[in-house]
Amino acid sequence: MAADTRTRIVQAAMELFWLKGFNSTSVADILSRTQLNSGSLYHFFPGKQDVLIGVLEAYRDGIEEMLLKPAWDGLDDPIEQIFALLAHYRRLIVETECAYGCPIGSLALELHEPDPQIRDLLAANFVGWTRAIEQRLEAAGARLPHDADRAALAEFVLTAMEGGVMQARTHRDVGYFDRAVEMLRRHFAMLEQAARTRARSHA
Amino acid sequence: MAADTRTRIVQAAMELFWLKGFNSTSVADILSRTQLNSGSLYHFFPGKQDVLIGVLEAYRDGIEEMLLKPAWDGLDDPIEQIFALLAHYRRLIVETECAYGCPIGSLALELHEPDPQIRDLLAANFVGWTRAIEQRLEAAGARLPHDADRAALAEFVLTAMEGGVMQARTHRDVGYFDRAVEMLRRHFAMLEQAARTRARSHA
DNA sequence: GTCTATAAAAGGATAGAC
DNA sequence: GTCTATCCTTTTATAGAC
Repeated sequence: MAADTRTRIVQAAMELFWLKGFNSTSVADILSRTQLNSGSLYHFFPGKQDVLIGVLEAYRDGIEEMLLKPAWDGLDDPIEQIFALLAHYRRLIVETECAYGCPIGSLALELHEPDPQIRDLLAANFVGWTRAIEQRLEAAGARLPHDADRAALAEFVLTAMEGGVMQARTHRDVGYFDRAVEMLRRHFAMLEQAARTRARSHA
Repeated sequence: MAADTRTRIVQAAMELFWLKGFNSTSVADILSRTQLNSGSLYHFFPGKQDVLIGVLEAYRDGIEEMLLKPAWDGLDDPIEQIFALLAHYRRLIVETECAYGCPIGSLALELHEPDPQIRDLLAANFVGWTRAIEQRLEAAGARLPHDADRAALAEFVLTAMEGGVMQARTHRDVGYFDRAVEMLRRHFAMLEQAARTRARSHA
C-alpha cells in the first residue's frame, strides 16, 4: 500500500526542511525526492508555503505516536521519561554527525516573519511538547516542591534542549548538548533535594 | 567622517541578516540600504557569503565594546552582570515586538551546512560570549560551589538565553524569555544556597 | 573605487494535454 | 490526478566604461 501522493510530498518535505531548511529547499528538490512532477504538487498545495503548513501539521499531529511513545517506551519514572526524550534528540544529533537537531526549532529561527498560520503552527508544536513534559512533571508529584511552577519548568526543559542543540550543531560537538542536559539534571536534583528538605521540616 | 564603504556594507548586512536572515536578504537589499551599486560591493567582497563572514567577524570583534560594556555599565556584582546581559536581550525582544532575538543564534540554525569558515565564526561568537560569562562566574568565587563547572555553567547561561529567545519569538510573547531567565535565577540561587550550606558544614 | 548594463542561473508557479 | 513544457521573477554575479 503505497502512501498517497499528498502524504509522500509531506514526508519528503519534512525530511528536506529538516536537512536543508525551508528556504534552501526548492520545490524541485521535493519533486526530485518524490519522483513526482510539479503538476502533482500544485494539485495538492497552492504553493510551497502550504507544504510547510502540511509539514508542521504532521509534526503537531504525530508528536504522541512518532516522538513521545517511542522515547518513553518501557519507562515509568516521569522524570526519567523527560530525560529519555532528551536522549532521543541526542540520538538525532549523533546520527547526523551534529549537523541537524530539532526541526521545529530550526524552522522557528529561520523564518523571521512567518505568516500567522505558520507561526501558530510552530507555537502549537512547542506547546504540544511542553504540555507533554508538564504532565510528566505533574506525575512526579511531591518529588518537586509544591510551589514549583510545572508549566514554567516544562518550558525550561524545552529551553535547555533547544539551546543545547543549537550549540552542539554550531560546534559540531554533542558534548555541548550533553552538558546542557547535565545542568538540567542538576536543576531537577536540586529541586528534588529542596522538596525533601521541606518535607522533613514540616514533619 | 562617513564610514568607509566596506564598513557601511557590513553594517547594513548585519542589520538585514538580523531582521530577515541570510537567505532572505538579497544582495539587492544590501545595495538598496547602503545606496551603493553592485560594483562597489563586489569590489570588496567576492560574494554574498563573504559579506556574512565580514558580519560575523564584526560581531566577534565587537562583543566587548558593543555588547558587554554597555550591558554591564555601572554594575559590580558578577552574577548581576550576567543577568544584565540577559536583560539586554530582553530589550531587543521587546523593541522588536518579539520578532527578533539573538542574531548569532538565528544564523546558527538557519545555515544548515555552512562552510567551515562560517561555522568556525559562529562558534567563535558563542565562545566569546560564554568565555565572558565564565569570567563573571569565576569572579563570583566562593558564592558558587567550588566543584561547580564554571565553563559548563556559562554554556548553560547561553543555552537558557537562546532557548528563551526562540520561544519568545515563536509565541511573540516575552513572557517565555522571562520565565527562562527566572528559572536560571533559581538555578543560581540553589547553587549559592548549596555553597553556603557546605561552607557551614565545613566550619 | 564606483557606475550602468547585463549575463546566467535558479526558483516558484502556471497552462493545457492526457 | 499526473504529465510536459514553459513563463516570469528574483537573485547572484560579471563586464567594462568612467
